[in-house]
Amino acid sequence: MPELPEVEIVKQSLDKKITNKIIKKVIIRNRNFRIKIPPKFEELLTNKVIKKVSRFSKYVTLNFSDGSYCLIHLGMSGTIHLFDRTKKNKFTNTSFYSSQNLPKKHNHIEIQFDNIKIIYNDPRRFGFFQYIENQKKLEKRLHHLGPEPFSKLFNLKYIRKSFLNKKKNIKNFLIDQKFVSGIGNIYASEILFFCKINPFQKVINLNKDDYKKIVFFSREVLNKAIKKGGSSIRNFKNVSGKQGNYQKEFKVYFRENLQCLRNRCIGKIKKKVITNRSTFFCNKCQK
DNA sequence: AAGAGGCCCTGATAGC
DNA sequence: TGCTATCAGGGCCTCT
Repeated sequence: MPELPEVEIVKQSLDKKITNKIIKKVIIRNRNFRIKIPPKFEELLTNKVIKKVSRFSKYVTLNFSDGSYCLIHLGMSGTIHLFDRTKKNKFTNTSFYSSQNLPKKHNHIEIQFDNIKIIYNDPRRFGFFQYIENQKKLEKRLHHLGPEPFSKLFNLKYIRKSFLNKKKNIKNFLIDQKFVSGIGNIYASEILFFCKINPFQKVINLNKDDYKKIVFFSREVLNKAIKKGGSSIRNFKNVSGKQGNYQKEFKVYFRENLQCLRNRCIGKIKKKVITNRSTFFCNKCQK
């Protein structure tokens, strides 16, 4: 579900609410995630103080004051709900495609503070919570990830080197977290639209001008999405709480058979599957 | 050894 | 108030 912008919104709202708070109690109702939650997890987290909440790529970390971490990934369907007793028992929704109310099922993880608790809901359980002892281990854990689009490491030289002698198409490159981290299936299509690059284009055929556009629009699209509060798709109905607005800006995603939105372009948006993932693009202006 | 494909899991929706 | 198939914003593992 969530790509970098959505995870950033979750991180921001969490950081605002739980920084400096002490974990009083942890409740695990289901331990079977992508990574199994070990029995000692609750004990390890209890009494920890949140120094701050951070994010790298699509991962959130609760940074504890003793130098340890809780690494969080939302997978495809994970949402975090924040319950604040000081605010007249109202839920503050830090998630993206659920209603303001807590879902009835799949509330697997609950972390309680004084007056505040967070509940992790994840129907498909592709996400995970993982305790990490120290910074060194965290770095090792995330070592396989490439730079974020915002990083100065994500530059023309890096792209040229990465594309050298590669036979993959550009769409698969953009969603490959080893190459650049944080871009998922939706934003990959959106970014390539702005670049006017066909998602099937083999990277070997791209030139320096294309590299520049890839860097520029990767940053631009993700930044805009963050500014708009991320994208909320699915469960459009009965969403009354906070939800993102970037889905209204989509140029190609979910727009199969509709008119291309580029000025004076007469193309239609096509949907094609690339390695099992839907990909959207204009058949005229993306070459 | 890069790259394609299967798989983890549940829920929503489309089509019959 | 049916079934059944397909698809979903991710990432890891296996096979070739």
